[in-house]
Amino acid sequence: MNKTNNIRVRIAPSPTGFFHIGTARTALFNWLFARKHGGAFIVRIEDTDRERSKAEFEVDITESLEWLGLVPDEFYRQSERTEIYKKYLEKLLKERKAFYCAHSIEELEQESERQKKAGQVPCHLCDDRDARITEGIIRFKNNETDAIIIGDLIRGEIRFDPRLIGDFALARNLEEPLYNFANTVDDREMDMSHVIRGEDHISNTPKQILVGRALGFTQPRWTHVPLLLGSDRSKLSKRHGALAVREYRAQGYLPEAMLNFVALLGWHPPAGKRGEREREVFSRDELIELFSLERIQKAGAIAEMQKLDWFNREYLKKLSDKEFIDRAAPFISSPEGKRVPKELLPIFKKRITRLSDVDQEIRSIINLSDYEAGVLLKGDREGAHVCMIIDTILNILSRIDPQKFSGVTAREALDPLVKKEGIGSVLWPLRASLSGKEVSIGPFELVDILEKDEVVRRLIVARNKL
RNA sequence: GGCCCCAUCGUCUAAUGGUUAGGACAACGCUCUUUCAAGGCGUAAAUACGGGUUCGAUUCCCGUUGGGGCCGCCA
Repeated sequence: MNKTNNIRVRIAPSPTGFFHIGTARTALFNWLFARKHGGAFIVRIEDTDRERSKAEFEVDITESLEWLGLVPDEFYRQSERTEIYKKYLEKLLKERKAFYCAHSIEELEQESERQKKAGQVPCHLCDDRDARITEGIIRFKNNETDAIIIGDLIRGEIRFDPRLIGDFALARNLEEPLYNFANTVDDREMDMSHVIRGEDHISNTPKQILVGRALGFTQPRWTHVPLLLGSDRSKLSKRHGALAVREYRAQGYLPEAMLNFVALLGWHPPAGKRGEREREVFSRDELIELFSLERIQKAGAIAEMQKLDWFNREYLKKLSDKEFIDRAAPFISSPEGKRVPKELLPIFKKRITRLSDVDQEIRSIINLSDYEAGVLLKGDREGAHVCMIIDTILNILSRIDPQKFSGVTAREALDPLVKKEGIGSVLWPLRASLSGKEVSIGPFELVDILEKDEVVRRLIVARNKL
């Protein structure tokens, strides 16, 4: 397909764990950049480590991306490209830019220990580099002495001393390439214009530049985005709690909320007018419109999940009742939840953080747990009076035909009493009796969910507490 | 330890030499209200420190301190 320009970007996840929010953000930045410039967004599964790569994780990556709406234009798997790597490996070997190293892992570990003790960077300058053996692993013959300069689009020039890198590993053998090599080959083969990846890769970049030079590749533009951090400011990892996108999906976070949340972690659109409330809720299209690499932050960002909760509530509130029902219904799993007509679900729309909260709420309404009489008397209510009110409510509601019993008919029937006693004096005891809680959905919404017999039963229970 | 990166409210950030240093989340308060939530209004809260440059530094330079990342036959 002909593109109007040659912007091509990718994410290169390894299927060794579930797709997590850090990867989601890197994916989003790449995707936004591609969409903004009419370029291509590519997903490349880096599964060269056969031991640790699992099909299950690859499925999770593709499903999570699809859920977020970050659908790739092209998709590759490194395990299917062995011949390509082999070709380049043979070329490097033939040109003596790479060599076989027969040192054992134990030998290398000892060397590394020695170097660390001597206060040096552990790096292996191999004495096999000109030995012309054909056993062991394949290493890059690093003869570079001039500083390697990364022209990073966010950080400017970053300089590395290549003598500190040593003869780094390229492949276990001709059939088993390693990260720095396979990654470099693919970025060229797939014609990547930019490499937008996490800051934790900065120290890999000089190695990849070296490989690229040896192979005569043109370099992509490097862009290292800051890391997502846990609350202790260290790189986000499992010990910081839920990370996998699938977990948030399962709890009923909306993909648009998730996207909006991660977009604003380390990136921000240009300032609005001074003094004006600055908007933070942006649609996908708005993000594409506003996005630019230059506005990505340099410092790492702590992923504070309270903000995600807020975004989710915002997006939930914006849903129409019909959309809300469609989205919430799959999260209704309990028998209690299934008894409630779907049309009533929007009652919870402005009260929940995640879609899975609806089921929880319904269960706690239907399974009334015991409560203190104080709940009925909150706000200096007089016991005898509340008791009288409940009796009166009981009387009025009992007379409603069970067939016609609903929030609407209950409201009509109680209207005279409400007018006489005041809204709070009637509705608080009613609501508290039906929910057993100080905080709940409204009294007539409760009436809608509960059968007449149950409403009557709960009112009697309440009265007997007083 | 070596190399590299970074530094504005608790958190995410705005302000690219001139602002009463702005907004959002969270917190707290008030208001609305039958409660809670939602909504509205408001309060508290930051330029890490020290030197320069400049008429003037959040902003530019240097240093210090602090934090982080990487140092694999993982990616």
